[in-house]
Formats: sequence, structure tokens, C-alpha cells
Amino acid sequence: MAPRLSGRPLGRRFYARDPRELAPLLLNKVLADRRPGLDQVAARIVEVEAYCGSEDRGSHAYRGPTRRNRTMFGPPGHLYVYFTYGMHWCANVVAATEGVGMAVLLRAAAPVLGIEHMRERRGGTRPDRELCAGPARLTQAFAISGSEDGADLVRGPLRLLDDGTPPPTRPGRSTRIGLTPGRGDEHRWRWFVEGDTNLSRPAPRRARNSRGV
DNA sequence: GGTGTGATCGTA
DNA sequence: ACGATCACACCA
Repeated sequence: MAPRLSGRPLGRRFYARDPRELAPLLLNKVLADRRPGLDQVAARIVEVEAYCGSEDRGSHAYRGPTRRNRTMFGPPGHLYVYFTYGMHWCANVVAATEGVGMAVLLRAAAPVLGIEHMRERRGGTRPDRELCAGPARLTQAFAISGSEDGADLVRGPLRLLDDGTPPPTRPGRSTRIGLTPGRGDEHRWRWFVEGDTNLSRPAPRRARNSRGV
């Protein structure tokens, strides 16, 4: 039988905090799509990164608002969706307060509902673990693109749910992925569910001893 | 397991 | 010119 989808949408106030605080709290929350006319899909967030406005050289918001990033400077709890590398979409949750340009990038999730629909959207015959393992893979599995930029996660059909699963007490943590040296790569603002199979990169291997264990 | 590379285009 | 990426080729 199909897994039942239950949970309460996160309220506006939940998003209204520093992204470095919000990001680890989003781990194990469920991104759920109930847009009419589209197949329902849902996935549990397992990897996120914080982007911190004018104090963060790695952030789109570093140089202030533009047409592209203006959603980031809007009220919290909305989706900031941007286009990159000429072919990919990535989705962020706007954090903190209006005007500061802070957000949390959704980097990976564990499929919960509508797995076959995700597979169709992703193309080919891919294992479940690759369906949402990466920011652009996740948006593809959810059919999120530029028209979802600005979507309100509190009121809209695209929602983030708390189904009672708490965030990890000791999340994995690392520097952020894909930043050029000197452009914000010094900050350890990536958090993930340790050992989860759906991460955008394999879980870091633990140090081995001389016997390879 | 790992590394290298091409795709593709809006933004600054 | 370059990017908050991905898929696939190739080597080990």
C-alpha cells in the first residue's frame, strides 16, 4: 500500500530565523506537492545549505537585490527558484526577514510519495536514491522551475510538512558544495542526515585504521 | 572507487 | 565569462 502522507505545514514564523539556524531544522521535514493537475509527490529533506545575504560571498544575494534574486529579499516561507548552468533549476526556502536576502538551498531528499512520477520526470530507469539526490535533480523530480519562483510554502499547494519526525540531534555538517575558492567556501553551512543514501554526495567515509576498518 | 568533460544560456 | 549542476565516459 502507498505510504500515507500526513503532517502539519510549517508556519510563517518557523521560517523567520537565521538560515544557519533554520537549515538543520529543515532536515527530516517533508516537501509535498499538491498542485492541481499534477501528480502528487513528496520527499523527506536530507541535505540543505544556508546562504546568508550581504555577509556571504557565496550567496546570490551578496551584491544586493536584482531581478533574478528578488524573491530572496522578500518575506520568509517562500520558494526562491533560480536557473543555473544554462539548464538546471534549484530551489531555496527564503529565511529570516524581508530585505536581508537569506535562504536555505534544498540539496537532497528521500522520496516518500509518487516515486514512479518522479522517475518519469527524471527520465530513464534510475534507482530511487538518485531521484532527488542533488538540488537540480530534486527540482526535476518535483517539476519545479521558474514559474514556481515566489511560491508561498505556507499557504500554497507546495508545502513543507512536519510529520513528527524530528531533525537529527547530531546532523552531519560540512562546507558547501560547488563554490569557487574564496567565495564562501570557508563556511561550514551545509547540513545533512548522516548516512542517508539520498545525499547529493556519498556520506563522507569515516577515517580508516590500518586494517581498513 | 575515482577523475575529466561537454551541455547550454541567463546574468552581471 | 562564468555558474549554489548533471550525466556519462573512461580509468583503476
